[in-house]
Amino acid sequence: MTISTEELFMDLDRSGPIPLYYQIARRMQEAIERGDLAPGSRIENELKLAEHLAISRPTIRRAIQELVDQGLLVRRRGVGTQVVRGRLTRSVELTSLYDDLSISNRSPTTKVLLHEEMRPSAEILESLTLPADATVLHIKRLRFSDGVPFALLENYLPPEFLTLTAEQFEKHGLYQLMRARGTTMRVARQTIGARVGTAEEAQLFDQKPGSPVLVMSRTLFDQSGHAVEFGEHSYRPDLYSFEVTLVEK
Amino acid sequence: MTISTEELFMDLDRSGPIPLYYQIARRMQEAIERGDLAPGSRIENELKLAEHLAISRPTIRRAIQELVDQGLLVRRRGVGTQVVRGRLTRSVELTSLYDDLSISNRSPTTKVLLHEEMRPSAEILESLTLPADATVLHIKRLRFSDGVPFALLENYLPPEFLTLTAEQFEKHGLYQLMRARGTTMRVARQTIGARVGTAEEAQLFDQKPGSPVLVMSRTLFDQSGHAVEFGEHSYRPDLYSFEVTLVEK
DNA sequence: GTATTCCTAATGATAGGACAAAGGGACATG
DNA sequence: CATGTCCCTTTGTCCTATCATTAGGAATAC
Repeated sequence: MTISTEELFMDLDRSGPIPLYYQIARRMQEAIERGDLAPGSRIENELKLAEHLAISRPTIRRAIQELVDQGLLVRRRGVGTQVVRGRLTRSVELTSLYDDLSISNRSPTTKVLLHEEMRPSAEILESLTLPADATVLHIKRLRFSDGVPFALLENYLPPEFLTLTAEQFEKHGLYQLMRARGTTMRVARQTIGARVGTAEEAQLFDQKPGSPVLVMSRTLFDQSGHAVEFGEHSYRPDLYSFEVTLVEK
Repeated sequence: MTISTEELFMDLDRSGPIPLYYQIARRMQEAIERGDLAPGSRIENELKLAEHLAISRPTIRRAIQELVDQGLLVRRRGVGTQVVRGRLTRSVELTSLYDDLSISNRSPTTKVLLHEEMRPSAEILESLTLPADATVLHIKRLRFSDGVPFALLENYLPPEFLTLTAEQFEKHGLYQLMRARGTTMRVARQTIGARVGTAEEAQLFDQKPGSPVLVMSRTLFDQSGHAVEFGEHSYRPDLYSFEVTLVEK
């Protein structure tokens, strides 16, 4: 029943900057994804795990909690902790589309269709919590995967990003540029829906007029709670979809 | 700068079954939603909060973490914890559509279009991790909000739910029925996309043929990691959308 | 035999302490 | 005046410890 975990968790780096609970969580995650921890199998109980790894129970609990939050493990009081049975899917995280594609070796490219300063609408002002006389950067980009256009990205950025150039947006993802300027993203609120594509979208996506598009609008907040992006994106639905993992608390 | 928190957190129930951290988290959430904790304001530091509430730091930390996970607060080491600036939106949680609508007083009704035992396709068998000779319950429901049809719900349930009747599905949501039978939902994996609606969908949703639909497919797992539902849902996109809150770890 | 009660094993909640790391401002120094 | 250094504040990590609650099986009573 209980699988051997001894070898898997040796060589924890206790001096480096990476937290112990994080090191353990990553190793368990890899073990599950490799199949070393079979779906449905129970993992050792928390006290024994703590003893074997020579760490405290709160630390191993925190590591386990990470994987529970990812939907890889399920805990039951009085019983134990089990690996969820079922295929693995990577869930939506706070990474950009560009990062996602780069990771899966899809060679994303970007064409900037519009790059202007503007006085935004009241709705966008409110989303970004800016004063009424503020100027924002308005950009519109077409994103390609292996040369095929599949996403139209329209974004509004607060004044501190006015200096970003069209050339930079051709070469880098928005989040890369934000990170490079010291902005740390923390929270994003997204709404996902669908509608009939506009004439522009149909033409750009090489689809018939009246074809559906998947749409997502997002407000992104940085580490101090300020809104740093408002975006309205549309996707060719046969080439893109969202994955979400939900965990009951 | 720092707001008064004293009055807000009196009368904690230390003997009842509701955890302290949860009571505190709820009160802070209500305070934020009421506006008593203004967007952008810093809350008291953890040590002082713990002292004022006469609880330990781990407990107040856990309460704060709840709200960070909900995207209501942001923490920064060396600085403090702040309320996120920006409108509030309720995020997707592991509740059913029926529950969502009930809560918002929308009087959902359901019409069962199909209710049959069947031998599922290989894809569904794999999603539910069932043996090849298993029989499942296949249901197809049309969901109305205030009399307007807006969602077509097709579900496949493992053998233990074969006894659920069409009448039950007319009166109750799927998750209500599952809960009543002792099943506790824990993890759901969803894919959200869009496509052209089928002829059936166009007719049921009272839309023109070729209109777009928002689609969601979901596999749901219970507390022991078993798959207990596979569903493919489609929604009238002008009447329904998904909200997601993402938090950087 | 069946139902109830009890026990055990496991996770859940809470406490309290110690030290580390990072942000930001004050201060000193070039 | 600009730049670097130190220090204080605050959250991050990790520890030990204790009791509560639950699930499930074992033992018991009827």
